[in-house]
Amino acid sequence: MTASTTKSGDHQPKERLLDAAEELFAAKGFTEVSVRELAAAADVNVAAVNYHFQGKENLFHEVITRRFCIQRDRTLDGLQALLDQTEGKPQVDQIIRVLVGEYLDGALSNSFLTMITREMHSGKGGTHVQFFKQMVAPTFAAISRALTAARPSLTPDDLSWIIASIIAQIHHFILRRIKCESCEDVPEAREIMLKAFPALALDQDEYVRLTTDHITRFSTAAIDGLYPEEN
Amino acid sequence: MTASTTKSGDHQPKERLLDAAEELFAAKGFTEVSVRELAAAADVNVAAVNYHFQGKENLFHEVITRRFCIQRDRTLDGLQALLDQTEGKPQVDQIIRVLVGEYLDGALSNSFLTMITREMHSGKGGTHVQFFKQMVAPTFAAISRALTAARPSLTPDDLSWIIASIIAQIHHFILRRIKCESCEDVPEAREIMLKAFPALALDQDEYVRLTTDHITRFSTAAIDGLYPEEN
DNA sequence: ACTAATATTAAACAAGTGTTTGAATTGTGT
DNA sequence: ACACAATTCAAACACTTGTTTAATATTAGT
Repeated sequence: MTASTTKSGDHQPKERLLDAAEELFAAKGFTEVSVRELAAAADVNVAAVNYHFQGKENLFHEVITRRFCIQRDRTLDGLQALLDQTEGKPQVDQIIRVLVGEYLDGALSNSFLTMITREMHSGKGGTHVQFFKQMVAPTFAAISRALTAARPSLTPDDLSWIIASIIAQIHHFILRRIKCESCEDVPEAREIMLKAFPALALDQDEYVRLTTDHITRFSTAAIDGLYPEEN
Repeated sequence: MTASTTKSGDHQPKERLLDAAEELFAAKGFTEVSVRELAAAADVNVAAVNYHFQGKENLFHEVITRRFCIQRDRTLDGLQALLDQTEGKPQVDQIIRVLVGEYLDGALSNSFLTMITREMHSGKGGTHVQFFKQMVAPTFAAISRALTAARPSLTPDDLSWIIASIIAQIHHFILRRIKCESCEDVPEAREIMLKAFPALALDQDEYVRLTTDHITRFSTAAIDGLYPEEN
């Protein structure tokens, strides 16, 4: 979506604002970022925010929507690719691995999950609806389809609980990582975190690898234990 | 008139402020609540916040610390009671059940978890350190001890991953519930949530019961599958 | 009952907020 | 070259923020 009217290597003010906004909103949250701060980071005038977008709120809205779609497509594409490779008969652990891998990697590179979780618990309902319609609904449906293909005996109710537990872990391990990074300059807190969870000391690639392995093995074992294969 | 100057039965201004602050901070977050709003809710003068506490920040600090300790003690006491009942040999599923039950019930009654997760991802490091020292460290140690008593073969590394997955689910199912409640007036979003997770339609007691059951069975099955008992 | 410490109040403070304005600048089509 | 629209800009706007002030009211000690 960035190729509308770009002419040279550098971005135009509108896109510079979008990029700066994404970074700042993710780092500090909506209310903690002032319009003047945004303008300074993007090297534009304060009035640019209200000229190109129609207010701070709308800018945030566009930022978050953009990330929503990118992340959703990663997950959907990954699941579709798995279904193609396995000719419609994927294994449970393969599904979970795709899910966890795509999400972990995408969410840790740009900290959009921080933005979502933060803004999720703030009064506005407008963002909620869009988030659920564009993100939750299609992703949940795709995961359900894939898991049903792997374990036809799973009821819709079973699926809702299983998927919730998997998503829970993905989110938690992402937020742990981000939290730990934000505590780099608070050694006292960081020390306690590392003691309770040593994997946080690893670099990001290694962390993604180990975490993907763990969630996959943990969740697959749970599903195998609770809903054993029938053959 | 009658309730404004009562000192015996009703609370004094300082405590009224603490109570109002806890509710408002949990509902809207630190920056979203103004000092005037706090004062109005507690029916005191604006200056009371700076007189009794030394600024808005300190008030928040006292509010959050109070809840931290209450919740931590619930978990520690519950685990200790289980160890006493089982003469130091608890079952894995018993441990998880205590953990999940105490946390779910406590966190859903007063939405302190919303407060924590929200403020966790905001710049300040001061709250972090206290949170980790008073909450994370002792709770993690207690869970580790209990699980080690149940499965002596678990390594510290195993424990860190297992506990993380359990805590992840607890937090997630709490936040789902709170998120859903906050969407009561946005039927479009609520409908999608219920479709992906029908249990959210239940009343709180039932939700706590079913969720406790699920997390316990899911996690116990995972542990049994990954780290089978040796006897 | 008088005093001194404590508590509460309305009003003002300085600083920051998002947004708007109207002039100046740039770009574009003819 | 000119004209016309789109964009950028410094300045100001109206408003809210957390905090402080100085005066008033309340309480407790002797």
